[in-house]
Amino acid sequence: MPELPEVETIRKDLTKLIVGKKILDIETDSVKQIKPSLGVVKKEIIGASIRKIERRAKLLQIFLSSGKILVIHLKLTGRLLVRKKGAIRDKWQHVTLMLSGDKELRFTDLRKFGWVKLLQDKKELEKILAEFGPEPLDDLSLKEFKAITASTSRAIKVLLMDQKKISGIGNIYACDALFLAKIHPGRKANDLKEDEIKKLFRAIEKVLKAGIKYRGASDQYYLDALGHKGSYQDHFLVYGRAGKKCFGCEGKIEKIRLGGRGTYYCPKCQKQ
DNA sequence: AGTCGCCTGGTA
DNA sequence: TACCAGGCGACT
Repeated sequence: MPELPEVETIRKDLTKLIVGKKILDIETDSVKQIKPSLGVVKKEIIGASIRKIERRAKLLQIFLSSGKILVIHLKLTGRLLVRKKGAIRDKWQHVTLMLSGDKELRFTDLRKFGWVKLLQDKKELEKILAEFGPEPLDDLSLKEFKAITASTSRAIKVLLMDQKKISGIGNIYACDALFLAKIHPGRKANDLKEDEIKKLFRAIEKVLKAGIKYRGASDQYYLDALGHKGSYQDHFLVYGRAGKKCFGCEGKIEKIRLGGRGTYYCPKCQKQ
């Protein structure tokens, strides 16, 4: 799913499309994805209106006029689609928020890993967000990034994807950032040299900004709030490019497994 | 650090 | 039929 650039794109879309709308009802055919329960959520959100929508890490937060907050995680295959009331049902549509102005916010999710959770107040939200590392495009300084890399001997790619250390980076942007910085994904984080850390820091910023600019990567399931694809997949540097020619040399991109995840890199440009 | 589970579907 | 999939928490 949705990594930082995809969730950020959806946040911007939803801000334009549904802020100010009133929640009229909620429906689901997948109760496990609604927390604490459909009954509680239904009782507490109906009648409230949507004040603002924010993102932190890969979490979307819908702030309601009642002070309650709906937090959504799309995991791998979740989508948030804004449709007109009565529009043909979307594939894998599992949660529907009926809104004023004849609109619906639909949460669709093939694999059903995603969830929608109602929080009582900001305090509860802060508690959850405190578990996440800094935002790479906001509050992460080079100095802090150095300290993070120095803190562990885990593979750098695994570290980049650890939401407790840095938030928002998933498999796609981790692979591409490491390629840009010419660092092998399996390198021990605390073995990286000063200039490599600096390059990686810039590379992360660059790939995430590119992801946002292209409105996300629609390699498989990702769509924005209007159901349109992003185009970062047309600019993948190494992700998903196994066997294809490297953009930096004459070699080919390889795929390995690291931390249980498919990992793409160029063995010539990114030496161990 | 690596594997499994949550789920469903696409592809080799 | 088996394996893989953008996440992540729980286990060993």
